[in-house]
Amino acid sequence: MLPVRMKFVQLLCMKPGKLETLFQIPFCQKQFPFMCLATSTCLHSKKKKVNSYELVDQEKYNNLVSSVTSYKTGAQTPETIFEEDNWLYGPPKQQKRPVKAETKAPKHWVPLINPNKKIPLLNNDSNFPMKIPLQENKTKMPSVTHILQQTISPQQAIYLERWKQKMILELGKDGFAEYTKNLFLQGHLFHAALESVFLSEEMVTKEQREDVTVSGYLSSVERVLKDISEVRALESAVHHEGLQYLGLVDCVAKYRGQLCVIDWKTSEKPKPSLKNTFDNPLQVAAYIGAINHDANYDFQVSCGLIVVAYKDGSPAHQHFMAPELCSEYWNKWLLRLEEYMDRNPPKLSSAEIKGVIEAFPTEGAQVPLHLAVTLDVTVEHPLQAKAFATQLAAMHHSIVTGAGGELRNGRGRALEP
DNA sequence: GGATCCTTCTTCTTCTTC
Repeated sequence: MLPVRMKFVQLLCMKPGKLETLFQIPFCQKQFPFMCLATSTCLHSKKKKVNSYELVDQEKYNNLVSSVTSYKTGAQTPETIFEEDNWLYGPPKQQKRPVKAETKAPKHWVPLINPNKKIPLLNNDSNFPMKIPLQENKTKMPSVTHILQQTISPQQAIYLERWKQKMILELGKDGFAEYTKNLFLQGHLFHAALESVFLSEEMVTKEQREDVTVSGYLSSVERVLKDISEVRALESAVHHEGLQYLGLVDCVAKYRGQLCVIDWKTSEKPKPSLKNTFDNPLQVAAYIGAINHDANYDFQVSCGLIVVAYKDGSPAHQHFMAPELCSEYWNKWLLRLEEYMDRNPPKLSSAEIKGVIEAFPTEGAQVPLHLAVTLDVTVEHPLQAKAFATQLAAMHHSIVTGAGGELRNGRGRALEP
């Protein structure tokens, strides 16, 4: 109670103009002992309507202060305090919610679904899933997992490091290395077993069946497998032609009738919600975008599925990602990719310089390359494209992730999709 | 034959009061 009164007095000091109003309203009559009123009548002289702070009788004012602060009767109730506060500070303002960190938008947005991809009317009905080896992508492009690892949030990095140090304390350095090696091995074996399941009618090889761990994971996904059909790709390399990244997709198949990029995961801990899978949804979205922009695949995918399998055979958690959710994660992926590209701008090879020269032959020419964009390089005339390219190469500047660019008025810029 | 690549996993939140 006392602090409220103190504040009240403070306010009186700060806003002398309020004194007038204070003693006119009925509430204070209820609240303050007679002595206060007496004092107030002195202060509140109609002749001196100016009522500036200097005019306050300091001695009497001190009395007011002491009378107020020593006011100890139990007359205050929560209601009167509320009333008082309300008068002093005005009606309570709605507590402003902390503004959510603005959802960042990627600088150069590229759609997840490729509007230019022609899907053959007659679907290639070979029942054999595609498996494109990695080596076909000769150019040096960063991979999805590498980009995600390099752009992990500081918070996540701290948790991971803390966990790692704890494990090393428990197991020792060698023990920890053995532990991670084992985890990776389990993942590999599980993937291999799944591939056998999808490729051959007969379930799995003898060794795989006999492997206790793998059989646990397999029985964990047994029910999911019943919902999988029309496997279109297995452990197949994908690369995004515009955005210049690559990856190895686990599986593309229909899950309950919808074509999905499927990521099979093994986990020690249960992961009942999609949020428990950390960056996995971004990985899936990145693969979907890559498939849709990879000429090797004559189909497009708009859904994703993350299956988390458990060693003890308990039912796997399946997280289906509908198209809207995939788009959401696609945007998050684009941001991570941009962050990575900003930190590791690709250097131009001589072949790429040649590509730039060829791509900028005339004014307004389209540049169907990943090498477009915020080029702070100016050329006087299109014929100077060569000089421009050389300068560009020298700077190996802001190569963008956009779908393309153009040269207009001697300046390269990104094309809005 | 060796080297390299991609991937395989690992993390997770607070506070008060009744």
